[in-house]
Amino acid sequence: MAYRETEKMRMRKAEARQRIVSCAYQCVAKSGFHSARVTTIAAMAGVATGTIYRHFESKEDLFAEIFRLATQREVDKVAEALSTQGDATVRLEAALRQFAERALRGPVMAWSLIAEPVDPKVEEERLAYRQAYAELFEKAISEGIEEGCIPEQDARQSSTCLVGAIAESLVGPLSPAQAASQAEPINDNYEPLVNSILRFCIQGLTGTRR
Amino acid sequence: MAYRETEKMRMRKAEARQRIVSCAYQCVAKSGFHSARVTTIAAMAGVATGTIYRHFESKEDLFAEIFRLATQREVDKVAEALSTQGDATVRLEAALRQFAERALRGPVMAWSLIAEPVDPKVEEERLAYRQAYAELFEKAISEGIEEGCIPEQDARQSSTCLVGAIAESLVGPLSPAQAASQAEPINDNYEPLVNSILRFCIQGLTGTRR
DNA sequence: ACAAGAAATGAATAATGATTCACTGTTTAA
DNA sequence: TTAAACAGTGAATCATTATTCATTTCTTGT
Repeated sequence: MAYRETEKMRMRKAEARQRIVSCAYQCVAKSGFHSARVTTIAAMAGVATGTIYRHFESKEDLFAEIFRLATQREVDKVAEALSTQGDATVRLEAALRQFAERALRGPVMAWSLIAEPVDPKVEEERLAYRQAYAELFEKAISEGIEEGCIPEQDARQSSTCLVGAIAESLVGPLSPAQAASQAEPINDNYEPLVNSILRFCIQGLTGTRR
Repeated sequence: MAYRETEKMRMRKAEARQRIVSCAYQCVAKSGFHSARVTTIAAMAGVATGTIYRHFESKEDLFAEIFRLATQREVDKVAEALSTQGDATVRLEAALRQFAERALRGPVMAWSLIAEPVDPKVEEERLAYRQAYAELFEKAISEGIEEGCIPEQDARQSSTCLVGAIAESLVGPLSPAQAASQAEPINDNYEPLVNSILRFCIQGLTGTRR
């Protein structure tokens, strides 16, 4: 035997893989899973099309990894916001703000994660993603119920409403504007919009006027 | 000239067109725009593939018409519910119930109308659809604000949250279950689910515990 | 420098599905 | 009954992309 995989090679391969992942991520963030082409990703990453298939079984597998990555970031941020000081309502508000602001800053990716139709393997990841959120919010809502700052309710169902209200608030604006406003970050000042959404969400949860 | 379109022919053509529309509608209702095949629709309608193109410029045009049709039904129902007796909150609740129940009864079509990615011409119809809802709910919310039963707020934004909360509550359950629960009507008893969603929505609007 | 093994390449292939169009069948008015 | 005009047909075409694989290029240990 004359060839043995060496550290240097392992590194180089890892770098290529990383570059592929990063470019795929950018493509998805720019226009969603559906329009992300394997060929384009390869070109961006400076490798041949076939090389993608040395690192990933299939497009689906690559995308599943992208989904997982993107998801992890989002869920972590929300979990972080939920684990700060304050009563459940305050923590939930912080978490929802985090969720909404991040979604508004990257609406295409947010839409891809929440609602874009994707292949089965990616859909599986989405199930995990939904459950991660559902569990996080559910836990916080349940804590709020125990603390007494949130009235009795189906925590899982409320969590779904929260995600939906926020998602629709950004998917709606996204759809028609697409070509026109996609180039720019749409709007610098999300504050009023986010406040408006949050007021609705928190009222929906607590039934207390804000 | 030896041939002139006669009433009989006009009728026959209209029937064929109607059959195409109806079959296309069924296909979309069963699995969304994306998986509705021109060939399948033609077969269902008992005509050749090419015949579809004698009645519609393109698949996109056919689908735009389907979207418009489906949309009209939904918007009409909501408008009807909004024009009954009672104060704004009561009317809104009736309308939201109508919206939610219909969506739950036909979740695939609901998802197609609300969030499925579609071609530009269909997307245009969606814009009109969104605006129709936005205007209906907005008007009712504004009336509620004048009546004093709903506090001051951005009516358009709230309307978006309403639609989102309901949509997500049915899209979520839809996604993973797909194959498994699509055969049956999922569940006969929507009452508790709908009540739960509505509580959240009305609280979100009014900030008053239900 | 060499040969064995691996990695990279990208043009060719395969699969899918909308759309076309040359042809066949029908309807109409004279 | 005939021919002009139209309607219907569906196999063939075109377009789009993921995926493959024979070939080339690079790495490594001797």
